[in-house]
Amino acid sequence: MDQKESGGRRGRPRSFDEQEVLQQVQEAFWKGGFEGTSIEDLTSATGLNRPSLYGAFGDKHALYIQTLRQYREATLARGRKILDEAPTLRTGLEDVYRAAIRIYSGHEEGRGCFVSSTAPPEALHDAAVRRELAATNDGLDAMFEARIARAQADGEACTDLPPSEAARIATAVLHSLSVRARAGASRRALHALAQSAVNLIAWTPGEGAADAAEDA
Amino acid sequence: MDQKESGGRRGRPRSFDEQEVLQQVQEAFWKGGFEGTSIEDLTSATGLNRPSLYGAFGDKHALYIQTLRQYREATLARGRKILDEAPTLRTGLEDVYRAAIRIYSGHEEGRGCFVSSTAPPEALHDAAVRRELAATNDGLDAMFEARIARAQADGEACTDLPPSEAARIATAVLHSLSVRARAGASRRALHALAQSAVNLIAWTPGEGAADAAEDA
DNA sequence: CTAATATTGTAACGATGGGTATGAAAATGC
DNA sequence: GCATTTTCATACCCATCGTTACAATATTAG
Repeated sequence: MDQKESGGRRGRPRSFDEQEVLQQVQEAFWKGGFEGTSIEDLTSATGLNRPSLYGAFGDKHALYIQTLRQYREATLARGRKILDEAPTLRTGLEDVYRAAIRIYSGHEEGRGCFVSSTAPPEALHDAAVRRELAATNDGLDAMFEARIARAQADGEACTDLPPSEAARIATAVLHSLSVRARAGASRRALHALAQSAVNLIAWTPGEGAADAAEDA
Repeated sequence: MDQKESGGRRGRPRSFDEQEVLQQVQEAFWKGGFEGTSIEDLTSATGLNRPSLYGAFGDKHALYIQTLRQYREATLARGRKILDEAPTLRTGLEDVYRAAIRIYSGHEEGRGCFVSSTAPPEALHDAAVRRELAATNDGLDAMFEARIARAQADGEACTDLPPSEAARIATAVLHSLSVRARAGASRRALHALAQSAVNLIAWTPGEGAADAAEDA
């Protein structure tokens, strides 16, 4: 947290915390998208002026890429932690989806996922954004796959789809929760979708899936 | 197709077909998103000049809303037709996903779904766009639900989730195919996701889902 | 304290954004 | 043919866009 490292950098020090500013920038892009957010939006969101933003992070595009990366790393870390600490695949999925819905439905109207709500329009003509979007999807797939593989190895209740395939379904549900949240869907509707997905993936062979849905 | 109706409208007739122009406008928005597409992009995509566009369709926002509506109606009509004509739920889902992937992966890089790739960034601060996005999601849910309900009534192979819930999963897979296509995923990867989803939803109780996946 | 270095605030740059005024052109009604 | 009505083409309007000079300020090295 302290910028006085060995030697110390010469010249006037920055008057802001870069991580915090990046978070505020992400918030602004989250609301307006990349093209829909102007530099002035960013300056008023961060309290910084233009030269400070450019000096610390580069131009608007570089700034956006950095927020995409930061969001992915933070999101994957949180998701992995939730899944790892959950006693079963079922509760792990439930907890991940619950956390996602809380984020996607937060603030004014539904915000959805930062990456999948703002990156797609740019991804078609911007290879760097496309790579970030792909990396986020791949990361989510791998995150779910690891937990599903563990569940199958432990003999937990689980679909007999290969872990890689079931994981992609789990990610697909996140994609849909994001789009639906952005469309204004209620938290109740989002939770219902999530629970249906859990009942398909963390499926209990003996009992029917419909039974498992009742104790939600 | 002929504009000479009873009485005929006075004044100089339009030199373009409105449906065709709307299609070209949609193409432009599909590539660049709403904020990322300028009026000049639209004029060069349609061959019309600005006053003609404004006179026939209104401003940029109205134009975008109309393309969203047109896309939804065309997409739902095609999807319903495919599902209705399919002999089983399984083949119906496969055909719908195949058609979707062909559209989503078309042109240069993957374009994804027009609505879910371009509407989300605007939906947060634009109620009209949000309504269009929600209507598209609701339409897809209803489309799948009708076919799944019919399959269950006919005693077809099918998950025992309620049709409304299974339908939302089916729509979720479309959402994910769109995001992944936009991220540059291969057609092969998209087809694999679709097939996994079909194996979960149009599930054959006797055989395992893993078996059904092999003949893809 | 002095010199060197980095950040800050103000202001401006050229380019492009969405939207429109203004006539010329092309059709119909009498 | 003549008046009327609608569309088409050129050009323009002002606002905002992303980006950057420039000079003042604040800090460290010596």
